[in-house]
Amino acid sequence: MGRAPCCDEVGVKKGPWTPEEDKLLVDYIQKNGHGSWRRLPKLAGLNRCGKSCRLRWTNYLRPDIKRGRFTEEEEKLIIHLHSALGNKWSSIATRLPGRTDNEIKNYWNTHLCKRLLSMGIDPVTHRPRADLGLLAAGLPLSLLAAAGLSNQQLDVGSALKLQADAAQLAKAQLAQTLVQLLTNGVPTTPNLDLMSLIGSTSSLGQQYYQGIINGSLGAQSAALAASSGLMFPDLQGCNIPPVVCMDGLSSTEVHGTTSNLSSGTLPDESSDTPKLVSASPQEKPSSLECSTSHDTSTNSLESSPFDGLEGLNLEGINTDLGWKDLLEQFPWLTSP
DNA sequence: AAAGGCAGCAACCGCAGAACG
DNA sequence: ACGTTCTGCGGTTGCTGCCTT
Repeated sequence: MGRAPCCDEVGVKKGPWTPEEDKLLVDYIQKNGHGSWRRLPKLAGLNRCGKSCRLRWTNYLRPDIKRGRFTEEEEKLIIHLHSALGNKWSSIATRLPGRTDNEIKNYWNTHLCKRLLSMGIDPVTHRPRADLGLLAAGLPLSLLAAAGLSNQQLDVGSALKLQADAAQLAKAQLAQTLVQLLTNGVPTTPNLDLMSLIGSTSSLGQQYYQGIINGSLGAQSAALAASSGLMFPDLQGCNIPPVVCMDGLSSTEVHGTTSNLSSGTLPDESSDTPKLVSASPQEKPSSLECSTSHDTSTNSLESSPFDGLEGLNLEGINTDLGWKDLLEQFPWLTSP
């Protein structure tokens, strides 16, 4: 059971690798293969532990490693995969040829995680952040102002803005949750998230919800979005990616939910990406500047809360199993 | 020009499970 | 069946270079 003692060895070099060490390692592996990592350093003439050699090879020296910046497609794929797999960096890496788990992990922690946070998305759950969406949306202004959120002092104006943002985020979360119901199938137990969410959203959000229930998604959602000033995505014709089915399996258990999607394909990059519900529409955050250019291909990350819409065609749902049917079949969805 | 702060990333650490004797 | 070794993985650290003051 015990730990490998290789890194406890005294006298082995640590720290950055020199070009000479790299050459020794590459030459040896190209001639002999790595074989036992434990024995490799001695055989290759390196004063390193085997673990260090393996890491250097797999993360840097391997000939099939793709170097350079992550492409937009890779970024989207990482976000999708992370939403389905969590911090399973090695699993994610197997779906990004030439990228290592370490590289993806670093990129996530240094870039993508911050970007999602700046967009008001929880990088763990990939949903609008609950601290804003569920707490602030339901709290009276006076409380928000008096308490300050996250140890920040808020004046009433800030609290007002925060509450407005929170309501929007909550509505976005509601829409996403509804989409997830369609994507993942209906759970056999009441969806507490959804119920609390419905309770926390404004009447407009509930109207939107009812609109979804009562009729076609596109027209009514657009009307509500227009009336609310929100950019709710037009769900019609959107494709929801098989987030939980990236491994090509159907009905894969992920995060406690089950997907019945059979498609194992990745999101169609050419399909229209739904627009994001901005956390603060009135002031375009500077943190998003990198993705607000006129290049429409760069808006994908802005759309992350609804990136999940890219892979599933909802048209059939409107005709075969509509929201009405869904809600009639599962009344707890609407009753508190 | 120098100092301090910050971001990015290579490398290390330690755990867990597989493989092996 | 059991103990030891090896490998893989995720989390974390710390070095380096760039940017700001």
